[in-house]
Amino acid sequence: MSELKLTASLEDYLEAVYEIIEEKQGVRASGISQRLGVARSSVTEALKLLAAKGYINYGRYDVISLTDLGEKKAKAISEKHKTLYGFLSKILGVEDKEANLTACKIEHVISDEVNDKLINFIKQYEKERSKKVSK
Amino acid sequence: MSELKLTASLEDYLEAVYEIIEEKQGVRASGISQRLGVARSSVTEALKLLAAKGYINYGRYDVISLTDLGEKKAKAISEKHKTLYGFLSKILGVEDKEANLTACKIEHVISDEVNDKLINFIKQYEKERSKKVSK
DNA sequence: TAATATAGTTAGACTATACTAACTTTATTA
DNA sequence: TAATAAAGTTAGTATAGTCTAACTATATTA
Repeated sequence: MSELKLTASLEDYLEAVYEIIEEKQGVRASGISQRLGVARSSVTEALKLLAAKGYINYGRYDVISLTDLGEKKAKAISEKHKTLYGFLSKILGVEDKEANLTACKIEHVISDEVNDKLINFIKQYEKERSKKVSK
Repeated sequence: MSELKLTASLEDYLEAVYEIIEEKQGVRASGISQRLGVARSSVTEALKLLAAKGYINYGRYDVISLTDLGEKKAKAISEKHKTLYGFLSKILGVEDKEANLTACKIEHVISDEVNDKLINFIKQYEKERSKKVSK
């Protein structure tokens, strides 16, 4: 089963699978390839690994779907991305594209706990901010 | 000269060189090895690369020192680490050890610009915070 | 339905990083 | 100063990730 933990790279593939499923009906290797800007063969490799680790259902030339584990994990990564993007763009004022690129990298290196603390901080900060503006 | 840009891994080695020089008189491969928890042979490889890219002065069995470029770069990384650590621990309330580990990873993926914006945000935030407390 | 286009896979090469084991150089000390 | 210990290096192996080129399967359409 080749170790369950995911590398940053595999997390990117998993996230792409999740997001494309959200946007369209299903996922295809070519879509992942385009979204991530990598060769189709790299996608095949990544899908094999994700399947071996239990994150997706997948076999040669077959349909790709998320397992429960995969869905949970992908949601968690996607959440982190949103939190980070929001903080970077809305609070720090980082330009859109860079905020996105930066969030894409940080999302793989923060724990769930740090993400939760950041979410709470943002909520708190925006509450106080709105009070101040309206007074 | 093998490309000037540094990977996250090489940035870690460079940072270690810089910090050890700050703390003691000089650096030795063994000290870097201990600090980063990697084999001595890995340090040798990394030092060769850092020298080839112009960040350190170094030759076989010789003393290690930072070039101007290396010093500048190391300081920049170290700065980012401090900013991130401060934000994570003081503002988000992340526990010491995790704040440090997380900062160690994020420091390689944020631009100077994002770092500057974060520094300004922290200053601003702490100013307002102190006003509120003292009123 | 046969020809062709598209999608997907495999094989082989390459880069980066790190490891262990063996070897060399430098430093210490008996 | 010769023997030994410590530090540093090299060689060879392994893993992860990516690529290109060639091949196979599936889908489209004339």
